[in-house]
Amino acid sequence: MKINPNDATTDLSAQIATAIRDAIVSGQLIVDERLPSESELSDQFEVSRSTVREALKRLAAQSLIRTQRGAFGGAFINRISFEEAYGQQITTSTLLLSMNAVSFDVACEARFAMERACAPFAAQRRTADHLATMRAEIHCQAQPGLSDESWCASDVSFHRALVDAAQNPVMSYQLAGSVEAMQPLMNMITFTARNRETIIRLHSKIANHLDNKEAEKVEAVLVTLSDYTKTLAYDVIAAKQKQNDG
Amino acid sequence: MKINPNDATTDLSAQIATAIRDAIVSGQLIVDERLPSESELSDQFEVSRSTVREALKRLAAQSLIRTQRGAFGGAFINRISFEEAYGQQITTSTLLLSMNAVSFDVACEARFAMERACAPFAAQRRTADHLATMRAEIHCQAQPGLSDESWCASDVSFHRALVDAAQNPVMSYQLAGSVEAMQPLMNMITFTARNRETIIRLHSKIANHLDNKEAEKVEAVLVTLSDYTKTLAYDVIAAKQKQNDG
DNA sequence: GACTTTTAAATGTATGACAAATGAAAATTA
DNA sequence: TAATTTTCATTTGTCATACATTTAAAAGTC
Repeated sequence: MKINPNDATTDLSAQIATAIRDAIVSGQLIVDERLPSESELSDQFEVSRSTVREALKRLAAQSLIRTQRGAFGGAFINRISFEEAYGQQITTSTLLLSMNAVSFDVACEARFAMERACAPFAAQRRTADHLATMRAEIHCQAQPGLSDESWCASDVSFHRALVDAAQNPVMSYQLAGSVEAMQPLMNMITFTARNRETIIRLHSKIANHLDNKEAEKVEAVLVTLSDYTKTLAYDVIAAKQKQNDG
Repeated sequence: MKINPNDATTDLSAQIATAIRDAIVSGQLIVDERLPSESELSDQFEVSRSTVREALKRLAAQSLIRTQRGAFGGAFINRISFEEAYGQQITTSTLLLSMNAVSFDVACEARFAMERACAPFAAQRRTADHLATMRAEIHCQAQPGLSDESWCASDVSFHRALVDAAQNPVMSYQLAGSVEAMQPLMNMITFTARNRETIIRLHSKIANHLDNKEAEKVEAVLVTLSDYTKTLAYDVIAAKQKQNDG
């Protein structure tokens, strides 16, 4: 692991973080291995302890290391779990959508397309637990007087259950961003009682088809749901436009 | 933005980073807005400048802020681009796969399922550029004496072109991890000349079907390719097993 | 007016000190 | 001896201060 102290264009702490990150990704440093102490690292890289610390904090922010205080403590290579990765994925996806003015259509298209890709596996592997979760959420969604926020949260839970039913952690991870990051966008849409009824009907169909292991029918409903969601968004945006003009 | 200095369980720098991150995600801090200087922040949070700096480095590691030196410099909220996010996505995905002993089948299934989800849009929106890229990669793959590494790199480029042809940046982002993180796993498989021929034939079919905007046929080939890849992996693993036993 | 120099402000780095946590080892006790 | 307590060295977390470096605005110069 080497850095270039003469490279004035990059911070030393960034260079050190990159060097260690590369060592982790390439497998030179393995899970639960202990890095040298901050003092030792500052000797090795010939920088101050502050600089080393800033580098380590960068790595900690990416869940690449964890630190422990006390004797025999130090920085350890962290086994990054799917659970941990979800959070980062959701944060990044949320910001990508909000900061890059991604249109509702584009986000919606991506979400339902990838969810549809889960359908065949979900139909094949769903357990009673998955179905129970989905039906519980449908029941929750049918409650009158449910706030828009709670409705959306339940909607997210329903779709997460669908994705999780595919029992492929890689797909669950990839989709975590798509599904959860959409929530703020979905909140834009005010769900009238009428809209909710329609969506609940579609959710019920999905649960039933999944119960019967009919993948194609699940996919078909997802397409309908996608189209309907886009229509809703279109109407809301049009109404706002009209309001602005008038 | 507040922190709890009495919470002994969490580092102050982590608390501060979280406070600022939440402000960014919730939209209280907007793109290109300048954070207070490190001195001002250390006054506000009543911590030392070092602690503030460690918090800022955490945020910088997630591309949430960028810093600029000099007068009128400082830390600015960064507009995180899809490009930037790709890199993080690939790093995280790679580590998720390697550290969690994700089986080849699971990774492969996720990759091709999501790629298949792109097919309808790719067939509809592919440009001459996309087709040209794909055909160039096919030509590259047909070169005799191509190293396994180069072959895999070309394979990744081909599939990235397919995903990009869908012209949905959200899907491209989500899939970046799946496709690129698979490369080390794919490298496990030694591609004989015979194998390459088969894959090139399938790649050519994909390009042709995409040219003709025949989405269903593209999907069918992807399924074939997925199955074939899994078979190859299975054989390689079986051969290694046999080698170990004998 | 165009160019150069100065200057103030900000981040980057270094050093030293102390606090707090922690687990091993040593000392103590039953 | 076995269990418990205390000591202690190590390591991270935090703070304070100093100086280097960068940068763009402001002042000065031709």
